[in-house]
This record gives sequence, C-alpha cells and structure tokens, in this order.
Amino acid sequence: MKEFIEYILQFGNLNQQQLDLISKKSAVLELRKGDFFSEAGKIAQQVGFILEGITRVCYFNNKGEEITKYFIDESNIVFDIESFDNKIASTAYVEAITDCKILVFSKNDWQELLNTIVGWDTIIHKIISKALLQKVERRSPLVSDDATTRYLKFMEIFPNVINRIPLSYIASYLGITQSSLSRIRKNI
Amino acid sequence: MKEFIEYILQFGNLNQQQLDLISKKSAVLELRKGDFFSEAGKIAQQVGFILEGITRVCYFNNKGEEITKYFIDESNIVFDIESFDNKIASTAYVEAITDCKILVFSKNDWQELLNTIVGWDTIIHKIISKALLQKVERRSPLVSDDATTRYLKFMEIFPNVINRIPLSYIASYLGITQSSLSRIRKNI
DNA sequence: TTCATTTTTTGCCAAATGGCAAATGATTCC
DNA sequence: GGAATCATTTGCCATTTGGCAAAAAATGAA
Repeated sequence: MKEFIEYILQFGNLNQQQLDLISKKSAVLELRKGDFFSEAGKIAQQVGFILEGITRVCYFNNKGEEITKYFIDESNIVFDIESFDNKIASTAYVEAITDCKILVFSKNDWQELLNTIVGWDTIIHKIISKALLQKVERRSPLVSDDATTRYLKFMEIFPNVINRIPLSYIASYLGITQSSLSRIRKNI
Repeated sequence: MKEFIEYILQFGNLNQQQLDLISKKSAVLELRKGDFFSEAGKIAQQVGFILEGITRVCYFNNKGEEITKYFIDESNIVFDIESFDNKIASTAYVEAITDCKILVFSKNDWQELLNTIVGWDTIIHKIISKALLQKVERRSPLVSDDATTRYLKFMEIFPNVINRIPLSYIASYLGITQSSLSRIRKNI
C-alpha cells in the first residue's frame, strides 16, 4: 500500500483522511505465474497497481501468434481504460508472468472514490495520461530500429525484467523470433 | 470551426455560450507544406486541431535518420501534452506535409478556457486519452507484423493519406526503406 | 539424484530487407 | 517548352531474419 500512496502523491496532494479512504477500498490480489489478471473478450472490472511481480499485455494476431504488447512491472498501473470506461470487451489479455501481488480496486469502489474525493479525478487523469504516453514511447523505438538496437533499448527500459521472464516473451515484444533473439544476445 | 465544435461535442455537452467562448479564443493558422507546427527542443506553446491537411510527428534517431512516428490528419488534435503541461522541451517536430489549416489555441487562452468553462477539463481529458490510445494502437501492429502487412494496415488506418504524401514518409513510419516499400507496393 | 519438461541455443537454408547507385517518372519554375 | 528538382522504381549484392528441427542447457518434480 505504501508504494501506491507514494505513487499517487507524485501527481497531486491528498490529506490523510483521503488516503485512508483509498486504502480502505483497496484489496491485494495474489496471482500465480500464468494466471490472468484480465482477459480479452471480457469487460475490465478492476483497476490494479502492481506491488510485486511482472505482467504482460498480449493478444493473438490473425496468424494465431501470441504477441506481447508490453510489460507492466512493479509500481505501475495495470488498467484497460478503454474497456473499463466504455464497457466494451477488452482486446487483450493481462497475464502474470511471475507470481504477482496486485493492489486492486473494484469498479464500484473506484467510482465511489471518484465521487467522494475532491481532486481524485485530476490525479487519475494525470496518471492515465502518463501511463499512455509511456506506452507510446516504449513502442515507437521498436518500429524504426534494427533488432539488436531494439533489444538494447529493451534492456534500458526494463532492466529488472530481463532475467525474470522467458526469452520468448521478450522476442514477441520486440517483434522477432526467439531464435533470432538468442543469436542477437550471443553477439552482444 | 464547425468541425471542431462537432468534435468536442462527442465528448461532452456544452451550451451555446460556452461554444462561443471557445470559438472566440481560437485562431486559424495556415501552414505551407514543409512548415513546422512545432519543433523539438522548444516548449509547446499551443494546442491545434487540424481543419485541413496532414502533419507528421517526427524525430531524428541516433544515426541521424529522420523517423516519422505518426501522421495527424483532418479532425484530429495536434498537441504535445508532455511538453505543454510540464514546460519541458519537446522531443519531436510536427511538420506540415501538405498545406494545412490548423485551429490553434494559445497557452494562455487554453488555460483561461479550462478555468472558465465548467466541465471543459473533463472533455479535454477524454480527448487526450482517446488520442493517446489511438497512438498506442497505431504503433503496435507495426512491431509484430511483416512489412507487407504493416503497409496494408497503414492503408486501412490512413486511407486518405496514402496518395497525398511522399513515399519516403510512409516508409519511415513503417520502419522500412523507401526501396523496400516500393517493391512491396509492386507486389500488391 | 534422476527423469521429465521447459527453455535456450544452434545449424541449415530460404526469404525478406537494406545499402547503394542508376534509371525513370513527375513536378515546379522560369 | 525546357531545365532543374524531387520522387519513385529498379538492379545488384550483402546482411538480417525466419522457419524448422535437433541438440544442449536449465528447471522442476518425484
């Protein structure tokens, strides 16, 4: 919980009473490696904040290949706004790729916090904007660089992910095959 | 202006008086092909809405190559939030790649609208979230598909851009060389 | 430890893409 | 119209990456 409080206070001020209320509405969800936080085809029902572990957001392309869109690790929000806000089916899976502890808020509680805490909506908007911007920035280099450069940038962006997850997920994130990535690593 | 009113009313309701105020604060900026709407290294000073024409957001990578991150065309917002909000130097250029008419709001006027019009901030947040989501969705396929598929998807996403801009920009957006794109087109 | 399973590396060859330069085509300006 | 400029296509060959399958290494369970 402490991590989450710290996180949100970056984006605006809240008093102790407000923080307590937020705290009271949250729960800790424990996922085993391989469990799903949310699934494609279902409407997102909760907002999460990763306390421990790594998740990946993925989908299946039209060839049936599983594509990793990005990773979400400690101290980041895991949240499918589009599905949550618009009540439409999610297009991606969020899978725990290590054991995870995730702070979660249900849809109802989340809404209640928005209605109760003055300024909470502004903080949330800032958090969401930042998270989305981050995603854009993390995807862009993947397009224009060659595979080796992409891998080097990946290591910069996710230094604490590299040795904790299978190579295949990284390859799928980088848009290359596992074999190619293995060869690329050998040459570094 | 009509286009902009229509655009914002998708995201929330405003009365005539409010719309008039918004109208009054806007100006029309005309750019010639090749002109910059904003430049890397400078702090974004305005919010734009494209009435006519196409712009591209681009930057130079560490090899000195010019990379097109994405295109922004008619009826879309052109806005570097990160630079605008945080008063930090922009990391990208926004270049008109056809002659453009852009509705612009200065930083001051924009701020004034936020302070004056109740509910404007919520609408803006929705607009920004949507624009950012769109960017993420437009970048993702570029990573995991082969070049031909990327080009086909590009044509779906930007049907009215293809024949109005040079091939080289599209190639740079797709992350391939102009020659490769030319060959790919021949095979379709 | 030992066996089974999963993950990673490697070899082979095919296919895709890049780099460079020249040829062709289109546009603009005088 | 003609010259200059810019955009696109093409040829040639080098390099990168993919596809497939087998070997090697790492991990986990009994």
